[in-house]
Amino acid sequence: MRCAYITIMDRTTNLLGALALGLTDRIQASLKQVLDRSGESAAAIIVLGYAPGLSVETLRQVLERSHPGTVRLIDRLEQDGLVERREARDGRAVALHLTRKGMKTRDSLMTQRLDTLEQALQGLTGEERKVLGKLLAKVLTNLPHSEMSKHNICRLCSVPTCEACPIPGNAV
Amino acid sequence: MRCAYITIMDRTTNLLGALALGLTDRIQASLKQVLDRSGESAAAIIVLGYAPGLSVETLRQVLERSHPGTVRLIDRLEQDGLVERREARDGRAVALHLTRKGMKTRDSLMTQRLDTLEQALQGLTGEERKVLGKLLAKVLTNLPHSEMSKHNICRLCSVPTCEACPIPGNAV
DNA sequence: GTAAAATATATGCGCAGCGCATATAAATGA
DNA sequence: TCATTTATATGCGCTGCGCATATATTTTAC
Repeated sequence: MRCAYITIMDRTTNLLGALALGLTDRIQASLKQVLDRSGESAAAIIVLGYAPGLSVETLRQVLERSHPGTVRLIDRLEQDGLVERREARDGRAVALHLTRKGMKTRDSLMTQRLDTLEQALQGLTGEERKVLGKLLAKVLTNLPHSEMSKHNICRLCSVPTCEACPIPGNAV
Repeated sequence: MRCAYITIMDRTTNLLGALALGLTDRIQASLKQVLDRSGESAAAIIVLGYAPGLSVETLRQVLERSHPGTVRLIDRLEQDGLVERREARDGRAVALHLTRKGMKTRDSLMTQRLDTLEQALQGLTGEERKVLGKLLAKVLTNLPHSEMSKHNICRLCSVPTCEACPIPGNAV
């Protein structure tokens, strides 16, 4: 691929990057108010809410982290009383479940994230939001390449507010 | 602010968050290919390119980091031969400058970021990009609250591709 | 049916990076 | 001139990560 830095005259490209960065910063900060842990801790809790009984290995693939990193992440969440390790059918594996406290935390994380995003969209009219939504969906379609990376993108998503996920073949 | 998690029926909110996360991940990964350092190292280099002679303190404010964190960040970039500490008018302060190698690295970082963003926008027509650009600009306008947070949002920006920065009163 | 290979989890270790508290040097102001 | 403020740097401990490796269980090959 050629050097975009020179050839692109379109400022939409840069605006998209600036907005993505600004929003991610704001979301991370708001999630940290609920859960003072690494960024992926929140993602782990949200994913586990969608898929109770998940194994460490599968969670690792969704979060795109190393195995030790994922084990230690679960260690921390277990210490915080948010996640439990239970027996799985496969004797080698572990079934991860949110505790009641974990579920409450998850609700707060979801709310915080959506509040932050909602605040950013405050200035748009209903019609503008509709148009933006369609364009965002179209861009999102092209992002993921592997099956697991689809889940990775959606690791903080709120399914109730995004019923028709635009990412092809994604069920979360 | 009330709980958005329940009241929002609009999936645009969630889509925006998913896209922001996905893009930020991809940009971070592409920057890491150029500079195998913490995420803010790239930002420091890009900011220093726009403002040669910046002090550690001002850079700290732009990056929104602690003072020791910023000092150590500069230590690392200096060790890598990307940044130099020079004397400043104010005898207490330090004037930060990119080395020649630092400038080259900066070009690569810019290119990588824009290439990644460009790839995401691949599926859109020219007309769609125009519409998206206008909507993104409108959303961006509402994001920053302080003077410094304007610079923070633009810490990875490419000025050549974003001549009319939509963030009010921003000059970078 | 048993031994080898593959799979899932856990741990030892060292490193990157961060922030708090503190120290030092220079400029400012009373 | 001396106290206060400002800019930078450092000691220290913590979080969090990945590589290499160890252990337990399941699957596969013969």
